[in-house]
Amino acid sequence: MQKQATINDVARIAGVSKRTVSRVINGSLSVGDNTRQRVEKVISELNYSPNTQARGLASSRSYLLGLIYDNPDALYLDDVQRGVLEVCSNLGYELVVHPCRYRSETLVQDCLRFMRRSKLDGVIVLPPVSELEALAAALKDAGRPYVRLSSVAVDEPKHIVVSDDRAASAEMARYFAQLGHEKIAFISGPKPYKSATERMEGFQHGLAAYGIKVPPHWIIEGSNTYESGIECARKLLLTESRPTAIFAYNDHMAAGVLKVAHELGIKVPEQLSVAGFDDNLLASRIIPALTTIRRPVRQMALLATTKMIMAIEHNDKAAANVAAKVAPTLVVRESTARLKPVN
Amino acid sequence: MQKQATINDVARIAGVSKRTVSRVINGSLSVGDNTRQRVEKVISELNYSPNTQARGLASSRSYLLGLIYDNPDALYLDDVQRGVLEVCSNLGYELVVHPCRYRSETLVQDCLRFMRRSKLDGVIVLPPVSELEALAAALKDAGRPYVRLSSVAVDEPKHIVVSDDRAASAEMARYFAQLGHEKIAFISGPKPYKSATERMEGFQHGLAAYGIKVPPHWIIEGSNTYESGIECARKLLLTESRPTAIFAYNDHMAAGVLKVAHELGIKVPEQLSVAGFDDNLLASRIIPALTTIRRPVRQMALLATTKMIMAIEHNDKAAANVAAKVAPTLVVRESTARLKPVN
DNA sequence: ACAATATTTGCCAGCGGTGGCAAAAAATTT
DNA sequence: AAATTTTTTGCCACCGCTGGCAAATATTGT
Repeated sequence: MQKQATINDVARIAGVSKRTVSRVINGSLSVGDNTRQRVEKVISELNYSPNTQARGLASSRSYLLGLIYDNPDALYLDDVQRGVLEVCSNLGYELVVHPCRYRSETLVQDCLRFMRRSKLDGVIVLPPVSELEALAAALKDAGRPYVRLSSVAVDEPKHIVVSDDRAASAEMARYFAQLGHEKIAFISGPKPYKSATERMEGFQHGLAAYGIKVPPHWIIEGSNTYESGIECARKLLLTESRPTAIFAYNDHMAAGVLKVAHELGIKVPEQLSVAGFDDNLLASRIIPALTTIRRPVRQMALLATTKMIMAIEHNDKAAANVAAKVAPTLVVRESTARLKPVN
Repeated sequence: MQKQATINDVARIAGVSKRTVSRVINGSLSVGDNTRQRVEKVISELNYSPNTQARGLASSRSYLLGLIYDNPDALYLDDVQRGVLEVCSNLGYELVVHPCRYRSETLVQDCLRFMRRSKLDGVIVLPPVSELEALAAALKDAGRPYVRLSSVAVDEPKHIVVSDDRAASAEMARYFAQLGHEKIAFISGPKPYKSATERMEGFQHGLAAYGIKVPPHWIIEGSNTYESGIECARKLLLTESRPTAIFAYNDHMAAGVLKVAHELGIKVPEQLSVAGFDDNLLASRIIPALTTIRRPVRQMALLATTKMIMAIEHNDKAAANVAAKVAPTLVVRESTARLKPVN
């Protein structure tokens, strides 16, 4: 276990002051070319890397980003995380993951405390936590860089990456209508989630263009889980007259619908079309493969992280210039089909 | 944006020296009861929390744990992460996630560098990276606490949490045999993974007890993905005489088998039994639900993290006393069945 | 009551960097 | 060649906390 080289070692060996070494490390321009090279040589010879804690203490930078979320589904989180980490590792940041409780009284304090304690340079906040205005306000107030992911543009472009769930849902509506469906149901996510509203309204609006209306008793609110999907599907499918098509809030819930249909011997897509939202791993692997909306989660994460780092390093409008909106797209697979004439 | 309170503020207001405040924070015993209470009161009034960077700089502790892995599947990683975070948040640690390249020449250096730079108190390493002895050696050599997750006991109990994949696979073998299967195939994971060997050998060994042997051409090596599962399944199922039961390296690959069977019109479980390994989310949701081995991933993560923190805080054998082995268990669902007489 | 011992507290020097400012060196002007 | 400006470099204080040691205080024994 050899002792780690410090800036003093580098300075001594290179025959300069540590202030100069510091300049080299931080890419200051006012360092003579040969001095710089000499120092760099020593740095690499010693395999020196600066102590981030000391650096942070002196300059209030930690090169740490935080990811704040509450109980997201595994597939979504993984996608996000990969996206964030891709940027992080390229730009020399590390990522600290931090779950929290959306409904907790102390959520805002907890998050601020987390940022302070870990001295994060910035945080990325995932839905549904990202939809809490109180948190955003506190973050802004505390002067901490943050970026949120959301389904609605609730913040300045500098601080948000939005996916247009509304438009995508309308597209799904159009697709359903064009397949000839008229008896259509919608399984919604938790009411407080903005995405739930967006998707529902977008869908309804899209159907309205074809003169189709989803009757109130066919709009079922669930949570966002598979189990909830099963429950909601039962309500819809265990009746005399059932819908011919169901659009679910997400893929997990759609999988639940598939499960129930299978149990009841309802053939998908022959007798029932089912679609989800997200296009997560499950969607393409389940049988029948799920028609769904692909949400470019990874890309959102990339954009968010880029924004974040722009804001940190250039502390100006650069962040606002990174794209703030992505468009989810329809992916047609096997779980939806044209309505057969009943003959 | 109010200025953050420092230890000096607390000291001044409480009318003690900052050394005493420091003692209170770190739970030193030699602090008078009333002094302690006074200080604690001020701390909570000011909502003070110590600067981790400064703390780390002075005491070489960061309260940061690292999680090192290479491209694990989303469901596995999520399980692990939840387990680790549960312990972390209870004990006041934060988690830094750090992907790396298993095959990279510089993996060991990269990991050490990561630990040094982020001043991690310790790291948890996931398979397959955890199986690289060179890394473990380097970590040990550098005097850094670490714990690995693995399928084989390759290290002292202080540094590892093992799942007995071998025994579990043998149990699956027994189960298959008892269902009356004799024509049995095994789809393996990547050869270099210890878990691949363990599962295969355990399975073969289990079958041997019933006088059943898996013929070499029915042992197919794939990677660990769904796509690979599909590919391997094709090799097995597109022949005259096909197996009546297939045990796949993991659930993703088993899902691939299900997919191919479905395409070929082979009924599962009537004509073909399929089993996986892991019991991830997918396993219970796919249709038919997958018979599999439940690997207590979350629990492994809990144990590993507990070990880790024991090692950090007590720097002694305490870590070795945390359980080091878990037993995966058979979960029977719908994808396996007794072999019907052919009549 | 006084000495001896145990407990509690404070002072000061770092930990390894960065920032401000001034000194030294180099480049430019007159 | 001297004066002025610009570039490069070094010194020192400080970021917020902990560790060692000594001082102050409380406790115990005789």
